[in-house]
Amino acid sequence: MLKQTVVTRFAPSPTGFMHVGALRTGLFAWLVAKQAGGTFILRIEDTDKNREVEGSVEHIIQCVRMLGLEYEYGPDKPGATGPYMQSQRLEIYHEWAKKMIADGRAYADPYTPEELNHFREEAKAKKQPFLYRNHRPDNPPVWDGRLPLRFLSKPRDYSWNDEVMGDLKTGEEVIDDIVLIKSDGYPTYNFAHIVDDAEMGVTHVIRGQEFISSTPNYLNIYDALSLKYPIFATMPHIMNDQGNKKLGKRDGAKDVLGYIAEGYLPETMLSFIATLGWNDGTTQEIYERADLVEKFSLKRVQKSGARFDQRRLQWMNGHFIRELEPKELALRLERFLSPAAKKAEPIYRQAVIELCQDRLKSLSDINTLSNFFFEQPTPDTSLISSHKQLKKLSNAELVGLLSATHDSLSETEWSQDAIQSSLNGLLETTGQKPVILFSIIRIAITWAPFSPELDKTLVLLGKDEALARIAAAKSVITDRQS
RNA sequence: GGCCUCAUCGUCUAAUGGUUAGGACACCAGGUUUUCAUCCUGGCAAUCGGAGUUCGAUUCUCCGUGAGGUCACCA
Repeated sequence: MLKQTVVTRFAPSPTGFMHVGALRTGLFAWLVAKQAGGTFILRIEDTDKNREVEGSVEHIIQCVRMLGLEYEYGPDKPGATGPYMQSQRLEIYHEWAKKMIADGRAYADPYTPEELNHFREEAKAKKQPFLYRNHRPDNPPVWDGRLPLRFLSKPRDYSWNDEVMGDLKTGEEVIDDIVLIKSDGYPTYNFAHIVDDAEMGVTHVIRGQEFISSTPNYLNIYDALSLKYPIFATMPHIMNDQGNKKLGKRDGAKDVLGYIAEGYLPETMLSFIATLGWNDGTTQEIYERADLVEKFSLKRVQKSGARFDQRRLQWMNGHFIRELEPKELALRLERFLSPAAKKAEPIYRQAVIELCQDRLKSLSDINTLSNFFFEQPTPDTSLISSHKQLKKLSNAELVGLLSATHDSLSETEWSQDAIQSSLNGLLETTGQKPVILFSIIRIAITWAPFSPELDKTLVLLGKDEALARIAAAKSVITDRQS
């Protein structure tokens, strides 16, 4: 007996939005394939023309590549079991459908949508679930491709194993005559994915929780086609912040590209998404891709849904940013820099970037953190009036502190050590607490809510510029209304 | 309403038929003689409820409760 190769697939539909939960399913499918040395397929499930959004396929591919989930076969990577766009496989589905008709396991649905709706309303009124098979037509017409084609189910109970959920079972009451081919000629997901998985040799079907209740119907179809069941793995949903429903666009959820555009690193997204509902049983919190391939296991995927926690994402992003080599950081930051920063001397710019590295939670933070290095800051005296220590001081006192600072720094050699001791000397001559003296200097220099260390900032900014800013700040404060 | 699934700190989670129920994020306090951040130390904080099995249950069973999913010519 040959050892069966693992084949997994990620099968999103091109509806324009790559949800993190969907992508996580893709990631896990990729991991299962990679750790077994198997094959990973990207298959586009575009059987619903109405919901299709232009450009989605490219978007999906970008998202998948962004996380480094390379696939062996996909819409742009032809293979023997392709094509990998369902809309290009219509003849295949029709062949299978004809075989099912010949076997007496599929029939044309003669009802109008109105009639169907009526049945559905009836069931609802009786507070019963709707089952089409209660209305099976006695003599269905010959299927000419213009009517929906339905599966002739053989209701029975099922129990099956799910790699994540464990043993599952249902009674025969959930089995129904589901639609195989729609009246527009396209197959339903329900039919297409079974055909494709069989043709493509998919061994592990990894998908979201919403499919768990239709799985017995799929099992009934596998049986009708005498197909071997694949291994099932059902992923719990990722919930919104309140934890009360599936995460969606309305909760401010962005697709992965959106997060990356905001300055989250791909490696952050990978590690974050992977640990949303999975861990390896150790106290490890951060995973690189290679770690995941080595340590991932479907068996350790959580059964319950996890909430998407932005704060944890931020923390993790800060962690990955701090791990970046300075040169690499500069490269990643390029897209986010202001025009002024881009025009600056490369060596100066690099020094500023390195000074800011520890403080970045997101790449896009670079501007608020460093703009004052590249252009004149706009004075914002609310930084003083909202400062819990500084707001107690009068304008005269603040100006006095800045004057003393100006005097002392003008006579200081411009090195970090000299500036440091000059500043320390000021503590004694002014008799002020460090938090007051250094906060007002910092604000005068940067006019920013936060900024890198004061001594290093001064060194980098240069003596003339630093003194000029202190002088300018004095007149701003003099004019300020308390 | 039927059916299915799930349930440990606020959040993500670990653990076992016997532990002071562990870690991380967040939060709070202190330190690194300046902000913010990093880093370090400490703190707060959880087994949904009720029965049963057991010497012992967070863990096993049952019943509740709560939450999610599903009952489409959507996936």
